[in-house]
Amino acid sequence: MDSVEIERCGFLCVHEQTVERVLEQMPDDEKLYDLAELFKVFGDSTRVKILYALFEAELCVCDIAQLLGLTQSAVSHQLRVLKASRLVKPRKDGKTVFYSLADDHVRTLIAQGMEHINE
Amino acid sequence: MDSVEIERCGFLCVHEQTVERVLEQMPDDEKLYDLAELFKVFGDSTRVKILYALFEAELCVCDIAQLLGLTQSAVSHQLRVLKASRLVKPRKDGKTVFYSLADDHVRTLIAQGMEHINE
DNA sequence: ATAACATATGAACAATCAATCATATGTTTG
DNA sequence: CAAACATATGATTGATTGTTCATATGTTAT
Repeated sequence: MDSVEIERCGFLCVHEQTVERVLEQMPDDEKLYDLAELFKVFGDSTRVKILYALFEAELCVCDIAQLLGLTQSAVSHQLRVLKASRLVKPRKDGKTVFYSLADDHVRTLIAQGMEHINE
Repeated sequence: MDSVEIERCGFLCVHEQTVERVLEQMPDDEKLYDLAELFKVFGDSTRVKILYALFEAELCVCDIAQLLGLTQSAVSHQLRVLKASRLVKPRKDGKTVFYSLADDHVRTLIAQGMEHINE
């Protein structure tokens, strides 16, 4: 009796060895979750616009708000998200807070994304 | 009378010239929207996992489903999204459909993202 | 042709999230 | 100190979205 071989859908078509091999090389679930969370931050046009604006210059919240035609509150909320992901960093000067890109990964990532779009 | 100078919040703090300069160099709204849409696709852990799995090998829907412990339906829905963004491409072989990465931007983007995570 | 199978698709529901409004915090100036 | 101002935050709401379930499409083999 080889009823073991006869299994239900979801296992018949599976390429066992390949799946095995891939499984070994997959990063931890936590890492992959964090990675998705990072990309999620880029996945909003308001935040992308803010980041793109900061490509050119350090800007205060108020500047960004006018630049993009948004509420000060909306911008502040989004900057909070960007800051939490270490994509932008604040510099306080009196009342105003200037934001700039945290590092060059931001530029590289966005540039790479643009390349894909422009194909 | 120079009441023109005295304006409400949202304009007083604005650094005019900088804002001007940045505005000139900003890509079209449409481009920025598309860019955000692209990143949105990466912004889900299921899709990131699928992409990562395809780093190693071409896989059929069924393989991916078992690999990630997901429903065939869920995987199929997500592959549809990935295909629409030209991140994966299908190859049909009889009943089964094998998916693979569409190009190298995917690898580069994910690698870049991982770099940011691992700092 | 019919059964078994791999994938795709449509509708529905729960969860997530960005903008808004109101308000709080903290800084400068008179 | 009080008023003006720049930014931050909390609650709410409308919209978006990933999964599930049921079913449809299309392929292979008997």
